[in-house]
Amino acid sequence: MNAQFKKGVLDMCVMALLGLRDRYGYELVQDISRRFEISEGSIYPLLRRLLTEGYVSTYLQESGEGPARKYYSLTAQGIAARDLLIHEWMDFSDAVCSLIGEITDEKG
Amino acid sequence: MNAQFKKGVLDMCVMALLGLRDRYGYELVQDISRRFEISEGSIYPLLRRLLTEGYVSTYLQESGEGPARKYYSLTAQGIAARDLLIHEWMDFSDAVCSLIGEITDEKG
DNA sequence: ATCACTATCTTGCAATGCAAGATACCCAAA
DNA sequence: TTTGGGTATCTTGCATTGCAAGATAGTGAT
Repeated sequence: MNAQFKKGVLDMCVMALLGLRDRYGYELVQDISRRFEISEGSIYPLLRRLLTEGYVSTYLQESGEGPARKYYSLTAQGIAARDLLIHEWMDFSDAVCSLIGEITDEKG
Repeated sequence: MNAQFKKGVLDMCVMALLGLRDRYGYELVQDISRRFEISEGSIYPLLRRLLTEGYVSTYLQESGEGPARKYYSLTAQGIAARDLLIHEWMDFSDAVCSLIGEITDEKG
């Protein structure tokens, strides 16, 4: 899997998942890993960025089976950023897919 | 337009376009600009990388209306790299779109 | 001469995924 | 007791790559 593809998209995926319900970092890694490869070293710094930018807020919660979990919750700003990112992604993805499509059409 | 989205995808787009016919740098900028924003400062270093990696070969050709054009041609290695990239992109893109799709389903 | 269009190239910055490693809690098995 | 595995968080530093900015240069029209 080309790591470069994920640039910028991970933010969007995390914010999309947080839009459904609050999640903690380790949980996000597992949720996204079901779709494509991802590592913890990507998620934790990313969550810190989202926090700094005011897109998420956090709270701690005991778990009973390990250390406390730090849950992340989308803020209003985060929702706006998420929606913008999703819109941009769809436009971009469509443009790329149509380019690729034309090429493979002409190939045969 | 989120510049991060383009990481890795530009390589693929350039190689896809070169798969149809040889093109020169400036031409590639214009071809891709029809789909999404792109700058010359991205394309020329990218083409140099593709050359270093053996994915393209080049030749000069007079144009009559400006300086000589440096045409780029996909090598066999380049074709293989292109096909792999396209395959990976489609898998990744599908995964991301399905994740986004589920979110927007539950939202609306 | 001056401007616009065409065309190429380089430098250096910014963003970000990730490998690697550290820390720490809980539980079960040896 | 201690060893190991699963859960959970965090940091450092590297590699990749898009792009702004600027340099260079040919052609043709004003």
